[in-house]
Amino acid sequence: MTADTPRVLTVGDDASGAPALPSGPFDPTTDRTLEKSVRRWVAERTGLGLGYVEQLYTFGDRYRTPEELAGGPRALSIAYVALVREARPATGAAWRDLYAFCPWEDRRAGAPAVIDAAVAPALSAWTAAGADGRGTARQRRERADIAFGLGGAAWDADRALERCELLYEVGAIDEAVRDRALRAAETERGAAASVDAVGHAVGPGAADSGYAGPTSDEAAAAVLPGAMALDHRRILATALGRLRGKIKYRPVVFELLPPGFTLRQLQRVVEALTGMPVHTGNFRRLVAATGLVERTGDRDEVTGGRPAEMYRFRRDVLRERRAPGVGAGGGGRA
Amino acid sequence: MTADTPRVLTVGDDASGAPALPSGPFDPTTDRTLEKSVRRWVAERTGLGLGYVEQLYTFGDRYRTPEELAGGPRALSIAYVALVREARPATGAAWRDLYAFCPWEDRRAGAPAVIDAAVAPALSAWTAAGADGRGTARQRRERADIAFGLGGAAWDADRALERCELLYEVGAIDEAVRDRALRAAETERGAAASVDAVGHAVGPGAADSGYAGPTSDEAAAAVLPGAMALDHRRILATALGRLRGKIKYRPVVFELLPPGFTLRQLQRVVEALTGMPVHTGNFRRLVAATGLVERTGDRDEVTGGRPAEMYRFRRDVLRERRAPGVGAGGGGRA
DNA sequence: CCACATAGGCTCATTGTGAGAATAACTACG
DNA sequence: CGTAGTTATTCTCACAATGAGCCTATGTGG
Repeated sequence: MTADTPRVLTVGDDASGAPALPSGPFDPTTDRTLEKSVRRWVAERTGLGLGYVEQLYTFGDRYRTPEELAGGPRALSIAYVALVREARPATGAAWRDLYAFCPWEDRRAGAPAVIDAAVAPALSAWTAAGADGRGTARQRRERADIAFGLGGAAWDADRALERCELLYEVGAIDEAVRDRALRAAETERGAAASVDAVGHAVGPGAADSGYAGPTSDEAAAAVLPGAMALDHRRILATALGRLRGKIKYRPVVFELLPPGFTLRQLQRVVEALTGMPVHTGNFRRLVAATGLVERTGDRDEVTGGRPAEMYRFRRDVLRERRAPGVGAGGGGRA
Repeated sequence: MTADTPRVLTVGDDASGAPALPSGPFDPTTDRTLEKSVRRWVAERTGLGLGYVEQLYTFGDRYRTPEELAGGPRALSIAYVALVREARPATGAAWRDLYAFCPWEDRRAGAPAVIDAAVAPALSAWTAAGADGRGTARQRRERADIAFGLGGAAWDADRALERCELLYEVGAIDEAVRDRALRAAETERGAAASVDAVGHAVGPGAADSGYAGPTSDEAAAAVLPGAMALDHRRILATALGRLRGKIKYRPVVFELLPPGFTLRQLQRVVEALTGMPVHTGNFRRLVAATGLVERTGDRDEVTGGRPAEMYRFRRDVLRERRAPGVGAGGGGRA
């Protein structure tokens, strides 16, 4: 977290020039648990000591890597999310604005321009392309509306993965185009026998609905940039959705704040993660009610107005009652 | 789900005589996604068609299997939870009462006897054994109270994994004893160099607190039976906790009910899964408010009293608004 | 002293939740 | 037929939680 922008640690661009999430092979001989392995690996490569670490998901779809497409081995990635305080990473790694990879997720100032400019048109085109007289168009419309809070539906911040997958399927983000090209090239070379899907796969919920990957006949008008290497944007979306859910019932935000902070800072971090504006008054009431923080007695060095009280996180709360989070109080025009 | 008892599919006892969860090797050549692989595998072995399937967790601690303890390879298990309607499994597999493996989780009729008879004493002994003048005893007491809702703390049904891990650490469940013996035997034979923990490992939240596994100097008075093969009881606890959390915000219970059901049946399933009694009036109000179900017009074949209205799950809800679950309304004497 | 900016509180209507009780529709038995 | 027993279904009521708007406090810079 830097000021108001959530950041994600990325490592040097891969062959195609896209940033990647830090990752590496798992060596079973070095660590007792997978989590310890993650901590050690990140510490060695980037010099960062991780605070909160949580297993995210294990990705194992076919053709996640170009190597496999060319006949190489299947890649399984056991992904973890971790939260760290701002720090300078080692060379080769860099903090990048999280929302640069998914601008549609940031609604702190209301629905972003990218929705009207690119997302909604792409979804509409896709919906229209599904007109087959058997209700496909209606189903597509419903799915798009729910995912993106269009047509009267409410925006659900936690559905970040669903949105990412939908945009991929629709062909509105650039890895859809990239993977289509890769797939075509490989098929031409006659390498893989049954290349039925590249990169992303059917998500939970879509179950057995026969996801087919992006198809060229439904090309979107404008394709959004921001692809990461392989399926890393999808992994990022998974992490974002998971954190947004977690923030509501576990005090994880504090991992992103310095030991002393103002309530305004806390609110900013919550807003940055959830991507939603928060009603200040209600937020303060909520935080006070949970007992998650206590005054330090210090005051913020002024930045224009009345000085703010400084607070610290009460670690005891982790042991007390069922530790609540600080996610509610969602107001705003979404 | 059979009548009021939640069941789990187990396969033939392993060498030590303990039941195991269905599992098998992952063959990367057969399926496009891990989930499809799970579905196919279960269908082939047990003849069951899975409904709801969700990736649970990837277990990768050292020494999860006796083979590794004897110098064999590290085992990684990518676990999935699935919900199916009652059905006869193929030979070799059997449905067993879920709560036979964790009786302390079933509080439908209030706190079960096993709490006072075995769990609480074991926790007290462990707490007392931590008296070192540096607050260890107090920390243990707090941890035990939170996990098991003792000493005025509220019972949190979702913390099933936390409880299972604590009981293992405390040495109150039999795989703790089993693993201790295994470990001792191996160490004696001088096989493994640094056998620091067998079976379970530190869970999320305990982070780097230096979990050390069960130690013989803190042997519990009574050891609870019900171990599954390897760390499968732990995996089961993970699944239970996950489902209990999910039930609150996704309509997953319906996977366990026949197409037509009464509200009482629905309530029973929810109670069975959450392990908590539910206030009937409030439950009905909640279910009605969510619009998850609709009347079929039929009535239940009577079983003693007034006939009940039959309902069906409204699948459209999955596409409408943010589909809520049916988990609230927890009343009862817990 | 004023305008401006940010922090911190207060109020109020509405909704949701927990708990208890009342009523309805049936069966079984005398 | 009447009454007890059993299960289903609905209502009420107090109280807590939530969403939204407004007001006050305390600083800065002219």
